[in-house]
Amino acid sequence: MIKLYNTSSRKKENLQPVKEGKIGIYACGPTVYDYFHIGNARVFLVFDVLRRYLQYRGYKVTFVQNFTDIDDKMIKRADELKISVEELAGRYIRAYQEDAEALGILPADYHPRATHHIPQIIALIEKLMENNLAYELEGDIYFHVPSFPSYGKLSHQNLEELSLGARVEIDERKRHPMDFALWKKEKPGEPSWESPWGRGRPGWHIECSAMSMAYLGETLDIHGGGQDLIFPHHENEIAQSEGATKRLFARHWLHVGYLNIEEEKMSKSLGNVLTVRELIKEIDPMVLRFFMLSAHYRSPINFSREQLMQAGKALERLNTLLYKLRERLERVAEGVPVQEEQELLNFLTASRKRFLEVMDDDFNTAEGTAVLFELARKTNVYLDRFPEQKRNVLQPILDFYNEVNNIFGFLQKGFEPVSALEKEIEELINTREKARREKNWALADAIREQLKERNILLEDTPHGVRWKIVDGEK
RNA sequence: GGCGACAUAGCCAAGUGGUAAGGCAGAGGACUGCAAAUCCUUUACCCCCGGUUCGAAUCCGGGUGUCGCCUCCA
Repeated sequence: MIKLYNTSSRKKENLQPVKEGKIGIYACGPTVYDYFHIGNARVFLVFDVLRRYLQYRGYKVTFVQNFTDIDDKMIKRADELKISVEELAGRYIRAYQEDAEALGILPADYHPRATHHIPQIIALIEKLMENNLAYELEGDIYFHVPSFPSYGKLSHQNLEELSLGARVEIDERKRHPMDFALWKKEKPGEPSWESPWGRGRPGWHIECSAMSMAYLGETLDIHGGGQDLIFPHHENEIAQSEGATKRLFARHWLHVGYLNIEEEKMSKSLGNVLTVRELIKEIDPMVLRFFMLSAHYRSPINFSREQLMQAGKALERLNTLLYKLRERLERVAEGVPVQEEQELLNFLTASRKRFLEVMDDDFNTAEGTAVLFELARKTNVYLDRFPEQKRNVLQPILDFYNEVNNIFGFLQKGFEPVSALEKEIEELINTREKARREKNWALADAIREQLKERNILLEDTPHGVRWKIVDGEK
């Protein structure tokens, strides 16, 4: 049984889908007014892996992640760039797709855009009006928070507490200070749509309610995003959705912890926002992916170059093993496993079981990666020390890594196709091998040094020379 | 002021009642022409003080500290 922590109950709960065998997930996606930053990336990555894992566990998953393509930020940015909001959205949706792909994030089943769902949004607001939960005010529509009694159940605060802490400027026209906009009256020069209340545009929370229910039905199995969305965004979504349907909106609320940079919150004002686009110019995106998954999704993580370097080394250790496995498999035969080999195979079975256990328990990717390292050590021992290795021992191990990699996605997939560069390297290696046979160490070392400067590392093994590209200092 | 989270080795990070996973870094060793890779060994009074328990990093109470939310934010 899979357990997930639910922000709403503050407990781990069994994952029990609304419909047997199916899971509907909605994740709050980016506002497409800029490149996404590494904090966003963490959320996308967590949901990507969650979705893959649930599929691996046999669920039919429908995963929806929206693009917010109309709001204050969009309008402001479009204005700055002197382009239309539509153009801005197109530009950064493409950027999202490129950066997400670099990080190995698979496209969601649906990436709905707010501006493409205006009718659904309007219908939802109409329903709220009917239910007496919303009111019109000079062309704006507000959700009346006091009329939704359980408001605050997600963030565990009541209305009084929230109002007390409110530092927001109070709009005296509103019936209650916490009332929030569902629909905003048109302003000159801003995008707007026809509605029963005149031209205008949706408020910030309503799109997620409308689109999630449009694709996944009235009750979602899993809904989430970054921790900072708990209040007010998700609280408001609950109010809107449950206010309209009178049904539970989401069974599991999953919130991803913050990513800080050098111990500080990432924010525009501190000027420390790091976009994925910038970062992957310097470092392997797979290292970033590994780094994010090596902590539990609910823990805050601190990003630093130092941490990333450590992650890079760790990941390299696994990739080295995979390389060795693939290489060795090219020349070993099957055979009856002896006791030590049987023990290794038993350990593999235990590893797979352990992997499922820790992942089932609130999606513990940190423990999951530890399983890979433990198996790596045992396999390395076998690879280095055991005289006659067997295909039927090595292949299942490689299969396991590939299987896990379908979920985690940070390991190297296999041998790269031979390129011109590789041919050149092979020739240099041959020259060096000849020198080594002649005990011409000076020449041999010179060639190794020369390649090293090009970030190509040679390793002499009993079975010949192996080379790999390393990151080096960039 | 209200609500909440976290505090585990030099660094990062699992572990929610039976005396501490994993990674990085360091030290020593094996292997190697030298390296690299790999393996072995080695590094923890689990923030403090009480309590519950045969037994607590793990539960309860009280401190201290860090961070977050209450305003746009992933």
